[in-house]
Amino acid sequence: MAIPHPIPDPLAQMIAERFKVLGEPMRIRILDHLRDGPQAVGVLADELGTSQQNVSKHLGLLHGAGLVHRERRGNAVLYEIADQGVFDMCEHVCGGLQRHLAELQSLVTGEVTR
Amino acid sequence: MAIPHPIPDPLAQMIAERFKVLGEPMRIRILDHLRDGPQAVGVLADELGTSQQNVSKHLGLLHGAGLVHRERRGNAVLYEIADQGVFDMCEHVCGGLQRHLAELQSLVTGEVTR
DNA sequence: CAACTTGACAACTACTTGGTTGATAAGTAC
DNA sequence: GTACTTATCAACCAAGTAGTTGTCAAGTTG
Repeated sequence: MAIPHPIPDPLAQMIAERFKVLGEPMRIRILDHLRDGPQAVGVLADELGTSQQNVSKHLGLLHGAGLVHRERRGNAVLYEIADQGVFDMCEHVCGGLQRHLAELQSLVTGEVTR
Repeated sequence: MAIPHPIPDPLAQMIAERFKVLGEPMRIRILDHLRDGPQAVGVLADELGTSQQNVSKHLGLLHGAGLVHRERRGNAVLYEIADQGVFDMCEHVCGGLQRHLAELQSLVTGEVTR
């Protein structure tokens, strides 16, 4: 999976689009809650402490990006993770965060890390 | 590298922050141009077809997130990738994009893929 | 010293978007 | 049928931000 270099403009656009979808705390939290399995909109809204409309809106975005699947179950609509790879991405980000924070810390403690 | 579940609110915030920094085409393109090695701000601006001020602003953000390093070299300032892991992330995103697009395509062609 | 180059910062505009509010559609229960 | 539940859609507002313009600081050259 090699990315062309220099990167074509439309590809940069698509990649950024994907990142942008994940660049919102509420959406990260929604995805995290879906780790336990499919959930209905209302349940998520309660658990996350926000409105049903808000969750629905975010889920619509996530669905548009192909990150979650939708399924009607009677009166409710169940959403579930469509691409488990999202969590790999989150872990990758956490790794980067740790490296960055360690670097900052070394500036304070006096170059202990690295 | 396991992410706690349920995810703490501040962590979701930090992860989203990271993704948000990458959620901008111009910044993706800047990072891509830095793959060839350290570059000066002005050179990047020329290559990317935007203003020096704009590139400087984006590089400031990337630097704040710890994604690039800054180094004064005479009169110029050289920026370079600080965390090669960014490109792994981009490839990961591309993989997700491919899966999503293949899924959409199967809807058109009539369930050939999957 | 002055003239020039290079990059960062501040202010501003225009656009995007997260969250709310209100209304509508789909489904169930009676 | 009506009443109730659940989710989506549309309109709106407020906050954030990408890009421009103008200015300033740091460094080099003559």
